[in-house]
Amino acid sequence: MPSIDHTLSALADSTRRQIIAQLSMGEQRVSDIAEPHQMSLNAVSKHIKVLEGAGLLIRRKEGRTYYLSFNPAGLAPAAEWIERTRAMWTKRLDALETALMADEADKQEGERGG
Amino acid sequence: MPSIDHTLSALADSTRRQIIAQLSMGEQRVSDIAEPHQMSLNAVSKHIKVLEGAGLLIRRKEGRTYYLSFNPAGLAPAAEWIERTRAMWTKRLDALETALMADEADKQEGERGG
DNA sequence: TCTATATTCAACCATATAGTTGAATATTTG
DNA sequence: CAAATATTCAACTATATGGTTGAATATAGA
Repeated sequence: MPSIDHTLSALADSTRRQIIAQLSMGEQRVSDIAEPHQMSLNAVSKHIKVLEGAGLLIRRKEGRTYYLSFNPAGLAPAAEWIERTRAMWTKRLDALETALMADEADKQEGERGG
Repeated sequence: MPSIDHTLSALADSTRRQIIAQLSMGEQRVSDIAEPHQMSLNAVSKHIKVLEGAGLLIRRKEGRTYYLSFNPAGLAPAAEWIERTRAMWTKRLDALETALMADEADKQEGERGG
């Protein structure tokens, strides 16, 4: 199971994000994926391996050609971390707001009280 | 404005994600952040700069001490990319399902037609 | 079987990253 | 003003990363 470190560092490269975008239209061969990129086939092959290692791509072999497809489940670790972090923060902000409102109420109470 | 490359590579490090978690309780000084980590203050200071450069942390100076706080808005680029990619995929799967249902309908039609 | 195709593997190079230590800067305190 | 504190800056090292080229492997086709 790939770690969140793997997932996020795999995504932290624009070539690799482009590759994922390319695969939105369906599976492609290594050389099809490489074609629009301004780098060697080998370089793209390495990027593919990184994505695969992160669980973001699935590889299928047919004869001498490899077909790659995107594995949306691979995004889960990253998506979950981000959502968890956002949620944590939302909670904090809510608590802060509650506290502020309580302060405000106290203040009003105080003002009313003299 | 920090790029998605910055955001994702900043998050792709467990020390930095821990720092963000530490800040969920509120702002902290550089040395407070560094304390639980098994590395030099300088190393942590560098990680903080990376997070700051990615727009994930906000720095406030008070006298000789710097207070860091988490900036949840900094997660947006990463969160958006992931959501966009997931959405794209969902759309593709929906289209596929629709196509399969159409095929199924055609087949039934064919069978009925003899 | 010989040749072409699709791809990986291996070695290498340049640059980036994560860590170190030591010195410099800014501010507070005695 | 001198000393302590909080932090950054600078220089260095080791390792990781992204790229290259050339050779190896596996399969398809003449």
